[in-house]
Amino acid sequence: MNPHAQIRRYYRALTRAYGPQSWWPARTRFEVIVGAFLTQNTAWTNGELALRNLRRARVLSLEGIRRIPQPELEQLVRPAGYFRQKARRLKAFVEFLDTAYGGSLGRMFAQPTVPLREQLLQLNGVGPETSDAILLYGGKHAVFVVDAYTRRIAERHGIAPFATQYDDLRRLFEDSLRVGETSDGSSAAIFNQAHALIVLVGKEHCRKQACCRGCPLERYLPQEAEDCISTA
DNA sequence: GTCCAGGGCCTAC
DNA sequence: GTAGGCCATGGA
Repeated sequence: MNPHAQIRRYYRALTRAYGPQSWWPARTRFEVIVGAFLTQNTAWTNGELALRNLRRARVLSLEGIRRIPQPELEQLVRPAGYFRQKARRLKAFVEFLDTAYGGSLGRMFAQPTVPLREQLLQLNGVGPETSDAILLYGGKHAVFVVDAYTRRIAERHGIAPFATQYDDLRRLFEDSLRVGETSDGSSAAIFNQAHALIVLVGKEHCRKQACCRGCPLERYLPQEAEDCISTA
């Protein structure tokens, strides 16, 4: 099946089954950004422990990260793993925001998507997934986030070949799910929903040992089961 | 004790 | 351009 059509069918089926997700579990745009750094290659629960530490210490804000000494920041984010790197990256992001946008997330997110994405990718510790999570979930920019679950599901269900480049996978999902020509926010809402569903299904059914047989994608689209690749 | 998790950087070839 | 080592914690 045409991968674009396959993605759209999975999207419709999962949305029918699970409803709207209205996602990224964070209270503010800045929390989204901090969360994007803290959860890098780390179990989400560990990232949450670190976020809780920051909140409890009342430094889960732009001003908070700006003023806290790095060694103290390191201790607070320790549960998230790679704590020295992550503390340094949070400091570097705030410094970037202050320098380039006068400390204003509003001003930063008001930039056009493509140049802003390029700018974020220049920052230490911001690779494609982190930049796209910041853009989509923090700034409602119409960018699809390709994470480990997205890749795993795309590969195992025959949507894309193994080892497809990040940006190729991203464009595949964007082109499949985009609505209209302009980025008026409606595409962003769909990308948000689609990625949230992928994580929902991925967490439950697409871990290392799990095969996609019996996973919701196949349960709700039984005719697709023939194409299911049952090995990781 | 071992394996793994919603990356990214750096170096070598 | 890509393969491999490195960064680190907490839960299963």
